[in-house]
This record gives sequence, structure tokens and C-alpha cells, in this order.
Amino acid sequence: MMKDKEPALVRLGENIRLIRKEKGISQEELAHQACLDRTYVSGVERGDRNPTVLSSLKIAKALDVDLAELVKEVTSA
Amino acid sequence: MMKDKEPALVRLGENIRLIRKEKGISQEELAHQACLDRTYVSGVERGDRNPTVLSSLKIAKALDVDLAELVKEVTSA
DNA sequence: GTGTGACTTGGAGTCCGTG
DNA sequence: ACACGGACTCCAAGTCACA
Repeated sequence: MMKDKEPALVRLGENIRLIRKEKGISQEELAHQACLDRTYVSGVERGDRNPTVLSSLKIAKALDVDLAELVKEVTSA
Repeated sequence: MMKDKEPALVRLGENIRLIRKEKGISQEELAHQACLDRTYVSGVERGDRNPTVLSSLKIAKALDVDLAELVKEVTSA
């Protein structure tokens, strides 16, 4: 069963993954920096999760970018 | 007992309230446009709530701005 | 028109594992 | 190093009455 994903969350995940790759760090390392679970970060990057503002902020901080940068082009259908 | 609020969420709420005032609409009207409860929007504006990305996106759309606009200057401590 | 406390339910976020 | 699942805890979602 494929769960249908929210385009906005998929885009958010893509943004995060792209920036993470640029920083050259692993999901595990990002998760550790953000004080989040590695499986959770994985789910966010895949667009399977709908993080809170505070969690998103943790990820942004771990990636050393503004939250606004993370949600670029994240728009509703 | 005053609950201590997250500065990031307080800032988010301020941003929302400011943009809402600029549009000249009430919380009730904003809530209606965003398909959210009036008291929920009230809680977000006061920084008492930690909304998800999807909820924040609903509000952004109702205010006719990008999500990035809503989270401007929303930073962690 | 808005702030706020209280409440139920679903999902955010964790921890264990697998390939 | 990552995708994905199951089972869990706890908080966000969503609503109400009242000030």
C-alpha cells in the first residue's frame, strides 16, 4: 500500500535532503545535530511526515540555514 | 500559572497577526479561510500552539503569502 | 472579536528491528 | 548509510463553554 503523499511535504523533504547533501552529512548526523530520531528525519525527507514548526526549526538549525530557506517553494495544492 | 512560551512560536504568531491586520480581517475570517477553528488560530497567534507545516501552510494560503513569509525571523534560541 | 482552560482523538516523534 | 515497519508515548489537532 503506497500512501499518497502531500506535495508540500515532499517538497520540504527535497529541500532538506538537498541542503543536507550540500553540507555533506548523513541523515544520522543531521538527526543527531537536531536532537531528533534518525528514522524520523528519514521520514521527513521522504515526505512521509508532517513536522511541527519547532521540529522543522531544529532541522534548519542543524543545517545552519533559516527556516524560511527550508520551506522555500513549499506551497499548497 | 503562565506557561512559558517558545520565542520561535511567539514570533510566528506575531508575523501572522501582523499580516492578518494588514489584510484587515478578523481571526474568525482568517480561520474560516484556512478551514481551521477560530480558537486554534487564536492560540497560534499567541504562540501557545506549535503548528505543523501543513497547518501553517493553511494559514499562509489564507493570508495569501508564502510560508517562507510566515516564518521570517522565526529562529531558535 | 478575542483569550483561555479543558477535553478527546489522531498523529508527531521515539525506539526497536529488518534488508 | 538509508528505506521501511511495528509498537510505543506524548503532544498537536480540533472543538467547546465561558470570560
